[in-house]
Amino acid sequence: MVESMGNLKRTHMCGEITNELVGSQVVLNGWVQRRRDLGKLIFTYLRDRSGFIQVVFDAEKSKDIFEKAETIRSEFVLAVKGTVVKRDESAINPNYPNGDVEVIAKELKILSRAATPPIYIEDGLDASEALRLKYRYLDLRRPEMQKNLVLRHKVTKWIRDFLDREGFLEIETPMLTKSTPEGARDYLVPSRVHPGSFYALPQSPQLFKQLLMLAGFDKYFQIARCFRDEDLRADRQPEFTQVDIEMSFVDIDDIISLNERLLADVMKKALGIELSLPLPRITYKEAMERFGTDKPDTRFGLELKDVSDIVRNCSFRVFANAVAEGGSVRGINAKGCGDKFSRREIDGLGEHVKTYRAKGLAWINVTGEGIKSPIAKFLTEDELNALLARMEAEAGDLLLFVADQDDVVFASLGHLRLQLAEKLNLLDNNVKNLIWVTEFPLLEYDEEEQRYTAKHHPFTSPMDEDVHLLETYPDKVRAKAYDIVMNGVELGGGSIRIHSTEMQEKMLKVLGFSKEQAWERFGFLLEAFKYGTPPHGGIAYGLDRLIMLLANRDSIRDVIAFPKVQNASDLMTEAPSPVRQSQLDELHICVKADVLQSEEQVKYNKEQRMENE
RNA sequence: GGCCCGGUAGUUCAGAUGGUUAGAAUGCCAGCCUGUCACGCUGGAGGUCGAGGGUUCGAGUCCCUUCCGGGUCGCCA
Repeated sequence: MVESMGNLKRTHMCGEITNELVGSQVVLNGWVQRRRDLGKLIFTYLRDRSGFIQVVFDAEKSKDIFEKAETIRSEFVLAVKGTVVKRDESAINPNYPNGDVEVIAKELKILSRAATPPIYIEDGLDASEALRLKYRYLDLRRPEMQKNLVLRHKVTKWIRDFLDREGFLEIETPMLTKSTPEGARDYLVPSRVHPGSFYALPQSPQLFKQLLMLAGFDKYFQIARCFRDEDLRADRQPEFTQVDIEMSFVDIDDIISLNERLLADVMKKALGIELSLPLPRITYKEAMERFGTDKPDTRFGLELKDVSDIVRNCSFRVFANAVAEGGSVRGINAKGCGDKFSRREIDGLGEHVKTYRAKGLAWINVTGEGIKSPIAKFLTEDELNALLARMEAEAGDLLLFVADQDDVVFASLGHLRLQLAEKLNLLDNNVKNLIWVTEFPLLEYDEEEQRYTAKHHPFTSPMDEDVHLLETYPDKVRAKAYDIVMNGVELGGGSIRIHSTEMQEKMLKVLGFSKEQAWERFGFLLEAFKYGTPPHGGIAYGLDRLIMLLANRDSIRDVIAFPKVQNASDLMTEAPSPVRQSQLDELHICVKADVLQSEEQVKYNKEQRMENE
């Protein structure tokens, strides 16, 4: 029998029941964590988002309530009125902050019964993620998930408060917007009133925030949902949240310093960590050369060393050829691993770098008794000694080398470095290292499209001293762009924007747009630039990633209430799903014949027919 | 699109070499139990072995196809 709440409105949250309330009467509303039935005495923990409290039903004190209590099961929703009492010394549960008190029930209403849940509602759960996501509303009852979402709320609020104090305005921009040819694949929304035309969901509010600068809103921010139709990862969802910030009349240092204060504020409040400002900065070039990546994890060493000059003439062809062909040979000194790693483990590392297109991993094991290495026989004594010196090798070290084009060398050694750190247990999640990466290349060459594309986005300003190279050596041009990186995760990135029509047109030309194409795509921006544009720039954070790091999780799914799985579907709602033919007709959309025969569509059609009958 | 790992009671998993009735723990149900807190004790129910096809006298196990989940490369301005 399910009862109505009546007058049993809660006076306290479960976690609020402490020592100080001993003797008082309270009313609690919550879920049954577990029932322990001792015959004439029933114990249960009642749970709400504040925590737990033990509730006791005693057959001797009230038979009616006890009989009702015998029917309760896990996850029933109860209203309980009772008295807070101190527990006997021997009955204290040290695992709960309020394990020294309990509530003796005087009234009980079963507000809702519950089927046996498919997953346990408890921390440290090892149920499959598929199941957790299908029953996300149960998964979210778990205290650790509640904690993550509470943290998310708080961090978002701290950011809002900080930016408000700094004079920023939060302004919303459209979700139905224009598809842009550059960047990620768009999610499209068909227009009913414009047959054959589509809106795009925003990949970011980029152009709108720039236009807000034009409009004179000096300091803007938005906690903005963004959409990118690309494959998912542990740290990538098709819809995600950006903290989007833009300012006028600023240069790089103004933006960096504001954001350092913002980060310091959040880190202090969330983790009690005092950041020492200013944060370190590293150029893109240096990051690549030292860490093999533009998002370096600076919690540990194992930095890359360039040995190309030493081996360029050596008789190991792989090394010599790589240098001759314009690439490089670089290595990592895995300190102390010479003794530690088996041949099999080293081979495993070799397999790992092949993921990143490296053809192999050369190694030198510097043992106490001398050098062990398949490549030593190709090296002269001088070459070998120079290598050992460059790598700062000592007995017991393992030197690992990759020879190839620079991008392959960096990618493979950069990932190898992380792999080693993990194997050697060098990653301390209590340490949060922040670093700015600056002077990104403005452009990169896209082999597939046979043209330059913007590394950041097409509205990023080149560095003043490099502007003259824009048309002659586009790949040499550095941008006024910067990323903020925490523990090897790209937290956010931004740039100073182009603010003149001429420079913007020039940029679009370098990207391969004709003047007509440029105006067709970005005309509203180019037009706007004509009417008085302040210099401006900004930044956007991946809020999900920030929360993930602050919560010490490995996946942003753990800090998003209702995330999607790898194929971008939602296991709970089963979105996306086929729609009625009438809806498609309204939108002037035809679905391809082979798709209409897909399993999903056939199943949907069958359901529709059954509904109609 | 590629590569790797996984899919067996509600759940988490074990099931060499193909071989009788597919096991364990936990959860669930019932009975007993007044200080439990991962309560305890006794008993019970619970399986299209992800799906389809093939090989075989015989398939959870071998082969093929496919679906689902995770990681990752490409992709993600």
